[in-house]
Amino acid sequence: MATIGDVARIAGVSRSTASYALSGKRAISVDVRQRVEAAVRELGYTPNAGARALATSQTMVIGLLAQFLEDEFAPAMLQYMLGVSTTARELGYDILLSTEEDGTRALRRMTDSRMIDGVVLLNVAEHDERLPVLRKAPQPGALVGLPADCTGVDVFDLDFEEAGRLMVDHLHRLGHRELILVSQPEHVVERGGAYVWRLQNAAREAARVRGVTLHAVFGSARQPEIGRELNAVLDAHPDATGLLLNNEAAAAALPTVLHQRGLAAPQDLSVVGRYSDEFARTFSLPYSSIESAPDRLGGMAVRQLVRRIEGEAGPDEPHVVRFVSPELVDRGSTGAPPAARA
Amino acid sequence: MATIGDVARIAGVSRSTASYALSGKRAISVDVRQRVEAAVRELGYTPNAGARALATSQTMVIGLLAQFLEDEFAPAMLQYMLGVSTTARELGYDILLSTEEDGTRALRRMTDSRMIDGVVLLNVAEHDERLPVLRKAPQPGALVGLPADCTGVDVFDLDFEEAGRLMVDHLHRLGHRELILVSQPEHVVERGGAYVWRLQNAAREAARVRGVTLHAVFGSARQPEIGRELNAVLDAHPDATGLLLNNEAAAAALPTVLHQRGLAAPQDLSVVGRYSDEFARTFSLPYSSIESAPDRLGGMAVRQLVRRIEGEAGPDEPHVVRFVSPELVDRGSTGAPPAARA
DNA sequence: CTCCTCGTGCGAACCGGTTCGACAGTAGCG
DNA sequence: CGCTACTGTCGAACCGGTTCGCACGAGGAG
Repeated sequence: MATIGDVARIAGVSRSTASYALSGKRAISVDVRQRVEAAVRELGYTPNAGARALATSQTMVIGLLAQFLEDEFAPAMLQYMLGVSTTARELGYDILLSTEEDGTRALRRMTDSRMIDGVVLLNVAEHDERLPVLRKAPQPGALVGLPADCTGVDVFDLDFEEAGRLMVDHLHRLGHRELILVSQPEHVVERGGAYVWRLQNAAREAARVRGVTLHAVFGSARQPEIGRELNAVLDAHPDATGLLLNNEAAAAALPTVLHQRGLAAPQDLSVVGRYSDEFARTFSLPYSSIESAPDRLGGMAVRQLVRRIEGEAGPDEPHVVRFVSPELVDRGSTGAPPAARA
Repeated sequence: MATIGDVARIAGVSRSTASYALSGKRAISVDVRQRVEAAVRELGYTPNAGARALATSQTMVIGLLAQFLEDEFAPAMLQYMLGVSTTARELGYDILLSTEEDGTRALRRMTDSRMIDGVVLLNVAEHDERLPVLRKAPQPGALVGLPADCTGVDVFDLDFEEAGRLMVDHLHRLGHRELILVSQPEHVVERGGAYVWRLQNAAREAARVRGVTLHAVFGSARQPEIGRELNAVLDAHPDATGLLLNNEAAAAALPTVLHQRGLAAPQDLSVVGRYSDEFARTFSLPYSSIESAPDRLGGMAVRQLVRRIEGEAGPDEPHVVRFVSPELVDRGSTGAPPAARA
């Protein structure tokens, strides 16, 4: 394999000159630059990443820590990964992926051995074990998901509180007075998935203020359990006219459930979910939803991370906690409650 | 950050001795080894990956080239990625992930710059553009998916021909004489997704031999198109008693379609899919299926790749082309055709 | 004509590991 | 007792880049 020494020899210059000719960090005569470039082409030279990393202490690699938990819906996580991956590439970075269960170990390995310039943590829990490790690391980190303590990291998340309010307000405005909210499994909450109760509490509060009855339940992340649970909760609250879903598996299961019950949205029941447009397309979900924007969030995290890595963010520029405003994508699954129609 | 020089100084030995004490590649006195180990603990020393890669020309990183194509079902790809990732980690390797559309560019970048010791290609097409690049690279490669030309690489794939035969034979044995096979989108075939017609041709041949009528159609990878298409093909062949699915999206859409038509499997229609058990659980698919074993295939590819990387495979041990035998997972969606029941 | 400056290129050091060859000291052996 | 063999350690070179400081020659200014 060709080294920069080979390039230099063929071009008839020293190694340092070849290096400068390629990096442009010092003035080089046109003649020499062209000879170096010709040599590069002739040899098919590509710099050795390890050597460059050693010399510059920059690897141009970003760590991506994803964890696929038993009780979460894997395809949803994929969206975030793709957002991170494509944005990273646009900015010239590669992705070192860890799907290890033990995220702290993976994080320590990547940071200590200097394989990466920075790291993106997905699916961050309220008291995430990985955060103390990340704070000790010399590399910057960006999170997707809101932890209790945001010091030392840049944080990006959907504004789940606003999302909860938006769902309730939207249906209230249409005339609904009794709603059901199906959240993620309780396990997710126990493990610190704060977004579940962030949305739920805000929805509850909005319902209280508007004088709307809200039945909030947890749902499984798997079928067929979630299908049964949806049936059960619909049985339990026959007067509810609106259904809010903060649970991808529930959204995916709902078409069948509604069909079984002979219900149509929005004629019999208004439905609002919380998932990405990509998700809706993949599963052909006909329900209006709060866009969860995983690709956008992943992209934002990477962009900010790269700013830190490359020092564009001033050394003591404060860390950001940025919430993406939820937007309701109207797919026509909400309308006036049945009573109002009659 | 601590270097091996710091470790050596604290332990009162030379750098080379410290290195040997840690690697165990030469005899070291107990006393010295313990002092070195103590120094490592004291400093929290971890070797610098770049430096080690430079010295040993081993990065302990495996490239993973996945491509998410518009007309393929993304969640299915995820399974392969996870299989590769977890097995790699078990063997001590990290994963450099590329989801770039231009796989050749990503591959060239990774191999030329020596970021990786080997590479796994997913979703390999019959005439995959990435293969010529891979063959020129100094690192070994393993494929998931069968190309026309397998020279120079290790190949792993499901035995789609056997899968096609198995599907047909299974239903023939139960008494079915008219079947429908829904494959992946024709785009996939045109792009070189040979597995589509490998299964289809084998199914056709098996049907011919058994005297079974087989209607083979292509289906979309998205809803709602695939739902409509399923309805259309069921309308077109009202006497068909068995449905074979080589299309994940079709499988995911089928419950709703059948429900709409008031059909039940296996009473009205016997159904056999081709997807992973994980996929079946995630979407609660009640259909018997040929297990596509993505995690297993990904794992096999990595294991063989690592054998090559570490030279356990003799330098001229021939490359393997290994087909995983399909197994039918019985979920009770097949039975005698309706006529036989009546 | 001399002195400075500027534009270019080179040599050497450095990043942080690994590994080869040499060597001192000790043990084993005849 | 002398020779060999072995054990344990060290120094130096090397992997392949980057970068700092310096030198050399030409051109411009005084």
